[in-house]
Amino acid sequence: MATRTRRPERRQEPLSRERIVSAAVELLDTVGESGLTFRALAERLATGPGAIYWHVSGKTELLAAATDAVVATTVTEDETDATPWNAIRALALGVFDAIEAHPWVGTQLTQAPPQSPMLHIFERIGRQVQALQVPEAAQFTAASALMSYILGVAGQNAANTRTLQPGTDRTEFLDAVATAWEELDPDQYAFTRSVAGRLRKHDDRAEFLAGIDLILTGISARQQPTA
Amino acid sequence: MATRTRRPERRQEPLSRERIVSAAVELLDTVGESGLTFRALAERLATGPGAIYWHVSGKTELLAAATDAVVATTVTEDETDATPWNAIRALALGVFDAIEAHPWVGTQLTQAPPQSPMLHIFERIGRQVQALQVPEAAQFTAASALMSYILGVAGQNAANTRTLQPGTDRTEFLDAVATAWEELDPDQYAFTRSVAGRLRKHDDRAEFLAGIDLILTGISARQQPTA
DNA sequence: ACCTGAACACCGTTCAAGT
DNA sequence: ACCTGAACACCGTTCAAGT
Repeated sequence: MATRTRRPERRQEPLSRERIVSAAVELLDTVGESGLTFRALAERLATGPGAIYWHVSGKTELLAAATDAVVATTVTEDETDATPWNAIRALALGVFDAIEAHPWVGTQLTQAPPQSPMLHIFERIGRQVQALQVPEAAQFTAASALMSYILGVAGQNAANTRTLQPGTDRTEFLDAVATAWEELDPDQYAFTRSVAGRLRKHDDRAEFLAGIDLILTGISARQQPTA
Repeated sequence: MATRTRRPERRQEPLSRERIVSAAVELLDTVGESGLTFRALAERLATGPGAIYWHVSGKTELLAAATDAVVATTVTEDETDATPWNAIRALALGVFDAIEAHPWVGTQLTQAPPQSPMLHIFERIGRQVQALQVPEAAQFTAASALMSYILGVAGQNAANTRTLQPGTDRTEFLDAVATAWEELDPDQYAFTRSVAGRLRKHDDRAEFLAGIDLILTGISARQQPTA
């Protein structure tokens, strides 16, 4: 009985919600949405699939928690000296960049009920809308429109990344789309063909911001009508 | 040998891509996204699951085809006498209504690559943007922003419907959300609390259109700067 | 209280075999 | 050419049994 077999070194810390969620994020980032499996996750945590259920109610909650974790690190403090316009741009860009780094977050945000992570962003957009002196009756519409736009771009970006072969890069992909557009029927797709070239020198971030600016212009114009 | 058993009457028409897709739409509408199963679909078509694969390459294609089928019926002809603003509103409302009638279409549109059904809508929005006299360099941004906004609302609507218990209705749901918002921490969620009441007398369609108008205002304001 | 891992019910997809 | 349905590989989730 002298030589008791030592425990495998692997089993360092006990399981915890925190460890599970961070392992899930890792899995999602490296193997993609389809790679997050209770079996794969259990293996990575050196345990059985059932163990995870003691800390997390199921896959839905796990995905929500992973999304929360990523969005939380992205949403930093407000720069108090920024103008409302720039604060909103910074907020929107934060979400945009988080999704570019973790495409599965885009899928998740557009599908999850508007609760949890996006509510915090809605609040901060709303405060800046107030700072823009938007009349109270129009504040909700303004903040909602900005949110919907951000989520729309988020979803499309995530979809694009999902379509993308892991090998090919962004510009190659845009080039392929542009070529496909240029080969469309000239009668049915006159407009699409006319803007196809623009795709080739396309900057996702800049385009996203231009859309934000468009909405902000609309919000401001409402207060001081042109005509 | 006189009494040969007759074939069951069920087996009317032969299988076809068309019949498969329309059965899939029916299943999605009645039982929801999780109800669309190759086994369930096969049973409804009085055949085995394998038969479907002869007409359709897999589930991804099946979902895309089902989405195409629904969107195609929604996109009617342009009313040629409408102003560009109204034409864009009508276009956007068409997508909005299709998703309200078939929530799974919202999920699908926001996740599918921007190809197929939305490309047609993009084209038609683009033509109206041209009709608005938007300078060529700004047309792509304008049409893209409108599309992203529409897809964003589509996704949120689909997510809300998915969250909704099949029993409860829309106003009950909004009331519950409003109550939840009003119970948030006043320091952290001052803005969200201040707009919660507005949710109670909230009209999804009107709010959606208000967002479209905001973007259109932004697009127009760019041409005749206020200052 | 927390972990283990076999077992259950259910997927999408394939494929040899039929007509 | 088109259909059949058993079989395969793989899920999420449960649960009796362990510590």
